[in-house]
Amino acid sequence: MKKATMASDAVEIEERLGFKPCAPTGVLARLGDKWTVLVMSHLAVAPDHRARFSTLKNSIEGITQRMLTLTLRNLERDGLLTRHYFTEVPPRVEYQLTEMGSGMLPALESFTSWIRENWPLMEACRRAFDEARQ
Amino acid sequence: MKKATMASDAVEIEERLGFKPCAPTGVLARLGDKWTVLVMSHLAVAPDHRARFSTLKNSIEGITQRMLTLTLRNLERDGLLTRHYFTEVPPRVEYQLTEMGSGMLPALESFTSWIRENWPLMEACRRAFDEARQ
DNA sequence: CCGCATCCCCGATGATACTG
DNA sequence: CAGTATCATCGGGGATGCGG
Repeated sequence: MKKATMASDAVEIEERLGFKPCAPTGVLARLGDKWTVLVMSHLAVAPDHRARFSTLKNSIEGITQRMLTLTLRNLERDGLLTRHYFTEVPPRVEYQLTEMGSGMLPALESFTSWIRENWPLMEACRRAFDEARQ
Repeated sequence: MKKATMASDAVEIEERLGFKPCAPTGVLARLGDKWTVLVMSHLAVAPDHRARFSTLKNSIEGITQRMLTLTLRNLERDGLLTRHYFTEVPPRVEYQLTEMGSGMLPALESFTSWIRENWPLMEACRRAFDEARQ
């Protein structure tokens, strides 16, 4: 399996480095992908860390049904949330953060907090850099 | 410019959400890309947060010259590091974290720390999930 | 309502070869 | 040593339609 190979490669790299600020690249890449953080954020503020598919779909601007499904499936696979299927008509599906999922929120918050604080400066740096190259 | 449009879209989304765990998706995506965190990590532990191109190239397993150049250029553009060019023969180029770049390390550490702690559990969850689907 | 399957495009990344 | 240019590749992700 290609994916598993790449993941374990990343782990090896991390272990070889042996210092703190590093972490499995694959996880960071996954969590930093286009939609994951947004989904986690919406579940973070939802009552009981729980929301249904259509709610998430409508709350997250621009996400397609396909990408929401894929993102949720990945998070479920990682054990960060669980899927609750209700056999009703029409069907209802709810997603809820697991203990591990909730446990990630403080760390995520610390990182996103830094980003929020430094975002304006980064934007300014980018503009300056781009302008210097016309 | 397509990229700028997408970035500002992300900002709008963030502002509309108005809660804490969220941050500009673009930044997280950039920092979570294949090489950025590894480069930041290596600079984090380098003397004076400073290292030359070839050192980084040799330290980071698997990175190509091209991708290291691109990653460094992006980080420079974001204002997270500065480029020091020495006109010698052969030429020497050093990269050093800026104040903002160094300021990111604690937040990064908090996040990567969580990942390191929960990585084994996530791996187990993935295996269980994959096995359940054969 | 939920989500899977299919098609398709484009950007990200790698490989390689070439300059200052 | 550091960086650029070019070409090939691969996977993310959007659009759409079908199925349970």
